Amino acid sequence: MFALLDCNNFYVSCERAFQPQYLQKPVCVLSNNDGCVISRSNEAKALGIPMGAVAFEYDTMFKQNQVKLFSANFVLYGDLSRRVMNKVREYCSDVEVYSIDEAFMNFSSQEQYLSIREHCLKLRNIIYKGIGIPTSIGIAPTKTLAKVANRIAKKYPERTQDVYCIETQLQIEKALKWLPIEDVWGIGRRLAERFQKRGVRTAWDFTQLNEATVRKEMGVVGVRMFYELKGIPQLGLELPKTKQSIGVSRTFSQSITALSMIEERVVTFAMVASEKLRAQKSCGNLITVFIRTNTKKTDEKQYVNQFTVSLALPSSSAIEIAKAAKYALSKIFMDGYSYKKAGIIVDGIVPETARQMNLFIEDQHIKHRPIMQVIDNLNKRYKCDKIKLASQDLETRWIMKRQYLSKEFTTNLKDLLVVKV
DNA sequence: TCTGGGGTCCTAGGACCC
DNA sequence: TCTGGGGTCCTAGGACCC
Repeated sequence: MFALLDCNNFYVSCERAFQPQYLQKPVCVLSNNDGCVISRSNEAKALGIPMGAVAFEYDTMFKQNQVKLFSANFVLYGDLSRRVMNKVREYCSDVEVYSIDEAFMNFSSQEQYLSIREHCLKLRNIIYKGIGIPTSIGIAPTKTLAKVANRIAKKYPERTQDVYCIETQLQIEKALKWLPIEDVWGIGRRLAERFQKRGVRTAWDFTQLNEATVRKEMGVVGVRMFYELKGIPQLGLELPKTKQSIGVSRTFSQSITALSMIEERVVTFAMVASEKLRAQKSCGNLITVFIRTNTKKTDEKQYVNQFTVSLALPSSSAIEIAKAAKYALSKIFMDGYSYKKAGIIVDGIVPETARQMNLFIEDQHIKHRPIMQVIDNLNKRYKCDKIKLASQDLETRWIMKRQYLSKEFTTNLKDLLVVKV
């Protein structure tokens, strides 16, 4: 049996864990630049605030309903996620951390010895008591059905005590008939639309199609889903892998027109991307830079483009990657546009120890490695970007709009809460 | 004034190999 | 009239996830 643990309204729950006065109140967490809503409490959902709601459009609505807003505090969320996952590992030896707020567990080696549901109830309660994060757990014979069970637990918290188990064929059938096709894990907007047009309205309808039809519509991914929903496992737990692509991008709070300004941003993104590469001991050789105007402003001139530079040798040198990024940018930058977003993506990632060498090309990665080590050590020690490339902005004028930021309650000594007796 | 960020997998088609 | 057969690798784009 598989189980899926999912933290309820995770970012909101992280904020509430330290500011419990907002329990039972409408709360939203906003994206970078306080742009849009990325997490909502149940009370906020009940007010009709949709996921991705554009914050400024809801100004009055937030005020009228006393919705408490928070700016995204990913340092806090990352740390609480780590604590939750550690607790999960205490209760199951076979765990896949699927996202910041979700983990799959595989109980196949333990199931004859314990009641999985009882076990998961204990886990759920200890996480709530010890970390302050409410979670829901779904249990089923396949990962896809565990997702379904989890949804049922979330929808009916009282009846399920936040933990629901799908076991028998009858339970599978009931659950699938209950689940709209668009809520199946792996069915997005496009596929849902296509299936609905053909009268496939629930997950059950989908499982009643024949395999060939499913293969034609969705390829092998669909066939896997087909059997997973019928209770025949196609997916196992996945081992943590090093990333195969690393991206860093930002939307600017104000549009940029000058090449020099965008160049500074792109170099900074290159710096961050190279740090991530080095952190997982990888190198990459394909450096893509993209830029775009504000595609939401239909009355303005639009321009979207990207360019990829292929390095002779895979590298994690910030200097080399930044240089490639600057070149890529120069190939696509056009005067006369207002740019709203830019980013860099590094692909062609290989382990540092498995780089293909070349006899006749100077190896910048090796040449720069000692400098990169010093940079990484200093930035780690001082927990910020003390060392920058000269083409980066040395004045840190790029301050994100984070009007409602909470403290780093668990990762910064000066933010520790003081408990009065 | 104001609209997030970071990933994965699969497939089709082109370029190339013998 | 008619033009082989069997592969690999790479890339762009589409779909999805959180």
